[in-house]
Amino acid sequence: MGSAMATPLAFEPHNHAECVADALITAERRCRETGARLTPQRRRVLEILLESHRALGAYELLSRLADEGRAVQPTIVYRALDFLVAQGLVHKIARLSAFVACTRPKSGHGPAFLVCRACRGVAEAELDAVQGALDMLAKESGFALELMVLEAEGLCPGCRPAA
Amino acid sequence: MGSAMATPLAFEPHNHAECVADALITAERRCRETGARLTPQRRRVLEILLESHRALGAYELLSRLADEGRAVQPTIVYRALDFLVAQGLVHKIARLSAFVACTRPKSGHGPAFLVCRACRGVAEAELDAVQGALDMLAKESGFALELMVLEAEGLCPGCRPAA
DNA sequence: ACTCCTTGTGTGATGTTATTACGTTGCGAT
DNA sequence: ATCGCAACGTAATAACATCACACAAGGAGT
Repeated sequence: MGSAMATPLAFEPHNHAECVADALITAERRCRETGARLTPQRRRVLEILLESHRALGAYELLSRLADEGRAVQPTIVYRALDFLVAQGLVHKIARLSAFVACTRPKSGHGPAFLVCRACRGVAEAELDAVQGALDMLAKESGFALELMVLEAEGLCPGCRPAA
Repeated sequence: MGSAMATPLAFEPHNHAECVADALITAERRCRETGARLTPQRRRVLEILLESHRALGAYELLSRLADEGRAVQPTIVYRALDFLVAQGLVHKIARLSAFVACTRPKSGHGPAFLVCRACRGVAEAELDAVQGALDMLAKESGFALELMVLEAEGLCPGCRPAA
């Protein structure tokens, strides 16, 4: 018992173009279903996050958009990110003040992130064990649990040699 | 199995003066043991955090110090906080960009925080189940785990009625 | 077609959190 | 005594985030 799991993926090499395309299609479908509007700007922000496959700061996104000749105000990026986070398509990694595209935009569980402190790569997993234990803890203490995130820091397989 | 535990405490009423005093004594002892220097400034920052028993921003600490006629530069507060965090006497709650005194400055486990979004009160617990599951996950994916934090958000028993 | 309403955008200013750079002080060890 | 190191003091600035307000696009009801 007590266990992690569900394909850790993420740090492993994979067909990235395909993984990005899949994620976009899924995102579009999800938005269509819920009536949310995945506008070009929002879509582009999501795309950039998917392509880079690591946590990006809002101003990093900003400058990429600027490179493409798009608008240049922080507000715009933050609004797109707010939307994407609300849809569950993007997560904020608070430790880094940065954002990462969700790699499993389905489940409602609290996600767990393995964040590489060197390259800012992020692997997303779910720890089912956590949710249960936390629910119990919250219940015992009378806390109304609304949201949980686990953030772990360390070195990913790629950055390990360097260190 | 699989479980939370270890006295959730924290949101419960308690003898606060005593709990602060105890924590300070423990902190002093720990520093003496490890050779770390708990200077007056560092000690004062820790005290303020202990007294308030909730997460405080660096600039909040700053202004309290200023009220007491102490120095007023961010750097100073951040340096004290860095030290305290390094000693494990204080934790940073990344979601809030704020800091809270550790209520169980012993164990090496990754802590779990229940953060009230209304009052910023923080209850600290340990989820042994989490550590194990995460270790396993990290091992499977080749990630060198250095640090983990679980942050949950919701309403504490005190703030629940208001909502 | 027109108005109304809601949602998304554009833009500037501002607020909040955190770090850098550089100099000084205090104190123990040689 | 002087060297070296950790802590402290100070100013400037960087990085992250929000606010306030105006405008545009598109759908719903008349």
